Amino acid sequence: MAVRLKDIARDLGVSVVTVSKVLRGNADIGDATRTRVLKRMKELNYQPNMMARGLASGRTYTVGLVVPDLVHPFFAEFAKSLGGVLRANSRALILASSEEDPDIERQEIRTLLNRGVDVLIIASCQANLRNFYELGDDRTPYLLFDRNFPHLAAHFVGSDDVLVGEMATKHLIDLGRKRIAHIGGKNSSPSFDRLRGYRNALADAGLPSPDNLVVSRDRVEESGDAVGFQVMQELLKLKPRPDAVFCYNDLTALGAIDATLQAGLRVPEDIAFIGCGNLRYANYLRVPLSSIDHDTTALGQAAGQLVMELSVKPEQDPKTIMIPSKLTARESSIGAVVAKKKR
Amino acid sequence: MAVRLKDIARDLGVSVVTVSKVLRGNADIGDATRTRVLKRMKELNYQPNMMARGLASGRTYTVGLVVPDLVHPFFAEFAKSLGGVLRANSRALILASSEEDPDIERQEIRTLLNRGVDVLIIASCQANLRNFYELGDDRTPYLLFDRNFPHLAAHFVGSDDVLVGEMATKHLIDLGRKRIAHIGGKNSSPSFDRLRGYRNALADAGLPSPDNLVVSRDRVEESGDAVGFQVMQELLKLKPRPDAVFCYNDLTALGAIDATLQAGLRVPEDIAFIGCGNLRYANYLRVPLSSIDHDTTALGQAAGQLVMELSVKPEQDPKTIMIPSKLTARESSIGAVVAKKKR
DNA sequence: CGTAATGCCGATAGCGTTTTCACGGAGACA
DNA sequence: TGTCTCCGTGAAAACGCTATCGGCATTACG
Repeated sequence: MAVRLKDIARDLGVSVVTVSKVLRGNADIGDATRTRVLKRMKELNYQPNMMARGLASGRTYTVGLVVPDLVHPFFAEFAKSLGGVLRANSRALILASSEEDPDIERQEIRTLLNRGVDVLIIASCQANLRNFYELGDDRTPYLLFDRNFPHLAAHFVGSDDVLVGEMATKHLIDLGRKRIAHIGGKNSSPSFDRLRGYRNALADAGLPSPDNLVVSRDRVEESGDAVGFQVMQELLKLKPRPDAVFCYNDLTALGAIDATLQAGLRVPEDIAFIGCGNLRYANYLRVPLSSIDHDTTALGQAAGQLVMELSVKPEQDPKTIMIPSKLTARESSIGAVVAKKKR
Repeated sequence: MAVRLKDIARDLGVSVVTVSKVLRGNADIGDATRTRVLKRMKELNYQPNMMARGLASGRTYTVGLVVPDLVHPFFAEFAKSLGGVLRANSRALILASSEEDPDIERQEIRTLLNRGVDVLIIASCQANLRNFYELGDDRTPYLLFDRNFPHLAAHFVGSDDVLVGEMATKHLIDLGRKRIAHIGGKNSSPSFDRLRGYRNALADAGLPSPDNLVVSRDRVEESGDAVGFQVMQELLKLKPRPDAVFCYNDLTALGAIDATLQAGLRVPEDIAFIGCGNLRYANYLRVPLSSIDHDTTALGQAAGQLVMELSVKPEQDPKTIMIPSKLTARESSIGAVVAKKKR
């Protein structure tokens, strides 16, 4: 098989322990031996067997990430950014997808723990935190991402979704809209928080927020376009109908806009839209979409940072890191003329 | 820490070996003991330590996947589909991204091998296969995906890209286009093959294919829109200009269409476009995009299948699995009127 | 000169599994 | 009754590495 510490030790007439120490940069090895060992390692292109190391030391230099959906650009970008930080720190990333299914999520968390990851990052799709406590079996530190459990004292990296809701809604208010609807998600902290931000902003502006202008739906991440389309058809039946909609995410907005256009209405003249996520293709859409950008790259970096801290010092007081989001206005809210001028 | 075989053995007054055998379904354990052991395992919720198992047995029930870019929908979808198959077979997936950098790719492959993956799946960004041979160090079976090295006898799962090129080009020909351009990629087998397909189709139809209608560019996966935009501006200067373009992928097509519209031309009346990949948002674009769909889900399943075979029987004659692609025509080639009728 | 401190290295004992092989008892068969 | 199988079980030795501690030189110091 591959070359082992034993081989190097034999070649050089030293003990395995010595070689192991050199490998890990342990201080108490003489310079002469150290260089000899390093030289031989290079020659043989020695690669440590991570399983043996993990078994012996309890540390695997591995980080686990569980997301609800790999295909979702938000999670994919996060994973990419995180992966970059980890690679720079020579950690490997094991990725698992829960497919928005709480059972699969639990299974995947188990698997990752059995594989001895040093730290676990989870964007959980559990509806409540009860199912979460089984994590306590283990001493593996973990870190929540994007979706928080308010009453669970855990590390968290994500966006300030209340603020997101406020920003988006305020944007529509500033454009002079009066009847602003919200198509939201369900059972996740971002859903709650964005809705709360939406209500805050309306209250601040002294605008009414009748209940029928708020619709919360499931499966808004995977098939948001279908959801958005359907919900929007309902909203269009209202008299008077809304003149603006804050959508939970971009996919939902796409569907909603589609429904609006098919109904013969104009965007944004009749109804303005804003989404969340700042889809890569936002500029190429039929109606370029205004959106809130979460700065996913920064999220990934912050998470990577925290992971490194946790892998050195696992027991720490829970930290909450919020990355500021940014609004990008495009035609779907400010119209073609203004949007052109902005470029 | 967690519960170990030893704990179960002690509780039941049997040996560790016996428990281990039950765990793995080994035949030579009596029914009485077997059920006792299984019962106790359930009670304690025993979870095997994968590192110990890996070290002892050499098998880790882990599969490594190296892709050039996690954010690319094609690779993300593939990973998702593959992950599903692996989960069903209780294998874990370790994902690594090479960021389209051959050096990072090599590093990631090393890392995965050190971690003892049972099988390795690689969509390589190496320009040639020379750098590939270091894999030979190890006895780990591997499997190429999407990007092939024609002269390397390796397992491969992907699309028939010559056929893809032919299909796309033939579609444009069938629409009556005469001057068909190609914006292609570089240094990857899909690039070569799609270009070859393009040439085949033109030759079959007796159409000319002057060299200046073919432009191949780098970085077409990550920043294809910028590339497409720029290349299209060049193509538009030609006299006579092309009346159709087959683009390497959807992102490139987006940029190219943008350039065309900005030049005041109509799509598809003046110039028709077709891409590859069948972007999820294709329907919501300014001009809904005709595209070739690679059936990524099927690709992932096929790869998963093959992986399972390889992990049982590592030494096999190289297999090549091609998943058929399908053309989806939308407005960018057939125009709004026809597209509407189709729905 | 004696003692303590320091620098360098290795022996030993795991880590939690699997693998291999040996062993004892029970039943079959002659 | 003796021998041969078969069945169920366990002892011991890996797998490749790390943690801990102890020991031998050498140097520093009073």
